[in-house]
Amino acid sequence: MDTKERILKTALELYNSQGVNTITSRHIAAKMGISPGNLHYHFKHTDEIIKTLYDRLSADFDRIVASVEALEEVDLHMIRSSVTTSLELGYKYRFIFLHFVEIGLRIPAVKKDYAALTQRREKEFLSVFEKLKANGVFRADLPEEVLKAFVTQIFIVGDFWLSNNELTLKLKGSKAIAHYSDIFSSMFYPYLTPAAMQLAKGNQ
Amino acid sequence: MDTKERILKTALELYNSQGVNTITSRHIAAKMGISPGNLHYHFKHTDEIIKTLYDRLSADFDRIVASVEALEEVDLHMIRSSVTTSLELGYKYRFIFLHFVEIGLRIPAVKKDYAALTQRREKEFLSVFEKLKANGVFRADLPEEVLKAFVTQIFIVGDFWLSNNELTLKLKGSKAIAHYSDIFSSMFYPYLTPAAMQLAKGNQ
DNA sequence: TTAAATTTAGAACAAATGTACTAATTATTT
DNA sequence: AAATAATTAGTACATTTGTTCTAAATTTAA
Repeated sequence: MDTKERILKTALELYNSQGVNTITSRHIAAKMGISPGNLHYHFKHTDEIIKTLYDRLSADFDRIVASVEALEEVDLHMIRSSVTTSLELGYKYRFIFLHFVEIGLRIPAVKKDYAALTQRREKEFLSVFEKLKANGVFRADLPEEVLKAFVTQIFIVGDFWLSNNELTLKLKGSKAIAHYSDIFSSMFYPYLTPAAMQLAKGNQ
Repeated sequence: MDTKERILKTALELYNSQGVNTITSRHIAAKMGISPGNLHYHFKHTDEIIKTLYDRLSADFDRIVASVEALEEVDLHMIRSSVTTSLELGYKYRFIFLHFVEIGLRIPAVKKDYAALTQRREKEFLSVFEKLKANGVFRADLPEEVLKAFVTQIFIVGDFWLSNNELTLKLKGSKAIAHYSDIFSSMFYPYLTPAAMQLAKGNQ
């Protein structure tokens, strides 16, 4: 593995475990056993490290969403499994979510990118919900406004479940993912038709 | 107003507008036109300023929750109005929510306090939900687990709607509060009985 | 094998930060 | 009015941080 890749790996580890504000370029270099000069040869500015990691997270998420969108039929199983995959990815890059606002302030490109992404995602989610309605999975008696609000809820919980965990339960790894997967699944429950509710109960 | 109070007021302003990481004790002193030495006479450590502001927020929230708990009958109106009051309070101290994880890391007392508070609040919310069930406002066919998950959702959205706003819409003041009040109200919608849903539609 | 390019170490710099210290000023008490 | 206490300004210090610079070492190309 080349130095650049090792820097990214070490930075991710340190940011995840100690936070983005306490870790400096010197810490990363020290942990790797290289000089600060060397680190700054590969990344002129420390923020470039963070930006690169954010871009990778973003690209990985795109792949997950694309795989759901490609499906003809969307059912609860698919949703549950892609929720878990998303949470796993989030956990891998958890420092970004734990310090989202700070990073957004520090690196405007991240904020811009995320704001644009949100708008795209909202449409994608609403169209998935329409499919679920058509398949008799989602209730048909909910106003458009309520579904839109549900999308925002999903975004907020999706972006900040890690912060909530950090401030309360402090679950680690797969335990955190399992717990918040359950919460995500429960979020959908009241939106289901009675038939879909029965199905969901069985699979829990 | 004495100097200590002016420090808190100025700090709140600066933290809210520029973030907790960019603002230092020197900035606060400069904005007030006092010396750094004077500021540190009143607050030996900068973190004491943040802790004091957090304590005030926490106390104000306690009063809101207590006023809801004191009610014999809880209905949707009351919920909506205390949601709005809560959001207004959150907006006033928004820097805390925008930097919750950082502040929790920097000031362990805040984290401890918040973790304990969450546990108390969970019980309080669940008992309010029971009242709503008894009054025919909430559906009775939802599993206990789903209601517990709903409480967590409310906490996450309640703590991070400001972060979501910062990263996406960037609404200011009453516009932000109005928008996220609607989202909060919509969150409750799928949990309502058909009768309560009718009522809610009318009042929107 | 020699020349050129890349990578690395280590020192150095300027700016910023939290906070301590000293002395002066102002307010309060006796 | 004198003495004491509280408040304030201003300076100073040690530490940290991002980054730059220089020179050495290593790798690659000719």
